[in-house]
Amino acid sequence: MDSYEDCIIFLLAKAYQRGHAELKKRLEPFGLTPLQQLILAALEQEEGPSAGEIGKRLVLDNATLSGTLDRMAEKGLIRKESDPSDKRMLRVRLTPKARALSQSLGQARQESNEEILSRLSLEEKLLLKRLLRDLQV
Amino acid sequence: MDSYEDCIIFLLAKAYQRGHAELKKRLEPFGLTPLQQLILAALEQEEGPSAGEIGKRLVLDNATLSGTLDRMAEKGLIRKESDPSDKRMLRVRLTPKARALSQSLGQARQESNEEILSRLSLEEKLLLKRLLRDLQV
DNA sequence: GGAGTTTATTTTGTATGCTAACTAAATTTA
DNA sequence: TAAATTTAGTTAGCATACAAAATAAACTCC
Repeated sequence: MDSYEDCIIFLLAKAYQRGHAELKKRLEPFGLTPLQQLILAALEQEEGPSAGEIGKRLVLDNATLSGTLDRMAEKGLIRKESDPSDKRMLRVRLTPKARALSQSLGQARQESNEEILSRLSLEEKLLLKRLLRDLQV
Repeated sequence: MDSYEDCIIFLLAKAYQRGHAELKKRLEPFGLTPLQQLILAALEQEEGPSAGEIGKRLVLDNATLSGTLDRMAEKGLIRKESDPSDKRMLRVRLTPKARALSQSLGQARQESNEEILSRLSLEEKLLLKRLLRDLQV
């Protein structure tokens, strides 16, 4: 029987933990969290998605999103509009404040990635990404 | 600028998320969570460690451990004894109930690992583990 | 066209995971 | 040895994450 040190889930947890902490630290000056940054990045690729669409794209529970979107709206990063044609749905839009942050946030993400991956060669980086994608679904 | 889909932290988060959910589901019948199972596994390798020693071994915050150990004690999986020679410290010990579960838990962990890694070849599995270990500090 | 069903989001409750502040005990040091 | 510092653990507070229940709006189907 493998010990927990060989458990892939343990290894994933610790690698994720490190990456998350690294990015969190770098995002702190901008006043948002890794998840919030991720949601902003998704909003840049899609105009006015509903909460459900964001959740599907980012593989996130609706319940998790609900609170996070509220916190982001409070900080003035997004606006939550009600869809006129289906009042059950939201339409989430970026504010100018969020757009102004976009560059800096992308850079923070990039830097964190480089920091995390610094010990790997280019081939290893690509391989790791491929393997992690293979774990999905 | 990379999009978030290429972000290694995002990929790690989603791979971890899937592994965690898989193991959680398999542990549910035994009434404990992935973290609690992990702590039990660590306790099998070390007799009566303090909370701090467990935290160091598992790379876990003391604050996180404190609540989790309480929940495990409530479920009768561990006992929290005070170290007589240093009353600041705990000595955490497995109960017979926890020892009786050990086999089944190890098997659940093993099965989850195989499920997660099922799409990878043997070489890829080993490579992935190596790469994930390289991401640690 | 209204009852029942489905869909989108929110709420509630539990479990991590972290920081910061706090308590208690041990150690250092002046 | 008394004061200052360090160490171990807990508590409080915030942010994920998910399941299950609740709400509200839209849709189905007779």
